[in-house]
Amino acid sequence: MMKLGKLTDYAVAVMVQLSREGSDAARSAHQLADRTAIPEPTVAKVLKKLAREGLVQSVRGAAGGDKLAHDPSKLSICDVIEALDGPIEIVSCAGGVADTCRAEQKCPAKGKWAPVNHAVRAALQAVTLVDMARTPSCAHNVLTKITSPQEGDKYAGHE
Amino acid sequence: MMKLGKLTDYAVAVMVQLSREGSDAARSAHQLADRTAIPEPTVAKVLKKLAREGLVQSVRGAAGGDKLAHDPSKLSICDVIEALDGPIEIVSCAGGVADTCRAEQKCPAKGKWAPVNHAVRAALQAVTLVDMARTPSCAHNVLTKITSPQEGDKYAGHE
DNA sequence: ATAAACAGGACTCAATAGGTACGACTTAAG
DNA sequence: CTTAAGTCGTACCTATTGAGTCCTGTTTAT
Repeated sequence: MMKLGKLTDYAVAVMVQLSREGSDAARSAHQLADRTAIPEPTVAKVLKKLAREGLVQSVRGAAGGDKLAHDPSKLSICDVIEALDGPIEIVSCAGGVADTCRAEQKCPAKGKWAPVNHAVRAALQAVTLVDMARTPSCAHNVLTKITSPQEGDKYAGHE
Repeated sequence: MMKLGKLTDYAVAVMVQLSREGSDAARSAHQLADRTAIPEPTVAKVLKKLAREGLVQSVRGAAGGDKLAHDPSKLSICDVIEALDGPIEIVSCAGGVADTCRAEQKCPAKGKWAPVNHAVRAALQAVTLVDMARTPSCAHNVLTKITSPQEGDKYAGHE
């Protein structure tokens, strides 16, 4: 179903929220949950994973919380996604290393997925957190940014 | 985790195999299972779905089977993927219509996913079945085709 | 008439994601 | 120095989804 998990979606939302609030002070999970309308325990869980991957910096103790560890303009949503879901692999065989696929020997698509996988990653890496943090009306900016001209006519007829 | 199901992977493999064998005669599920090393019942299941979606044409009765319904050069892997998994939506909110997301009102990423989703689809639609059917050594052709130049420097530093 | 092959459905099993609760630690305030 | 508030970290449980199999019915060539 080509879908990333809800937790990953939440993670992006939290990161975007942190980008908006500024990274000077640490924000508590409670506060972020209130701002994003995501269940608080879930926010906490997401923050833990983000902290372990080094995307946010956690401050313990009273008045603690989490803040961005890096410049949001240098963080792509791909980074966030991979922090939670692991490396992006649209099929198991895309990595090319460990083909657990039982059909590996005769697979007609053998070795063909890697470039496709690469292209998907590229699309995700072209979007930064600040892109996502912009006001909704500016969404078309992102569209023109990540859509290559040569493919314009290709998907036009399909939807 | 951003991965498409095994059945979808199998479907692409079967379609690629059909592309190679030529669409003149119908191939049985048994035959295709043998050629691709995919379990026969699974191949049959995949073919049913593909037939219902109009991607393959089934011929009933003895000496029957399935054959491609369209020109493989006009079929993208996106078509195959969407036939099995439904429309590509990397997040539930991407469609924009029915936001079942409980955080919809305050979601910081509200409305930002659609263009990303679009870009991913574009990447998948740029690859046809004949691209996948080529010999492995020609894989780089696909790479240069679906990777837009302007993003080259962006993901270079990330991996 | 018989055998081969698809159509359609229901069913079981397994894996994974989602969500929750509890314990340990750190810091600020009194 | 003591107390208390608030957080991180770990572990566990539940629900959902997908993978895979099987069965019965229908169609068609031999």
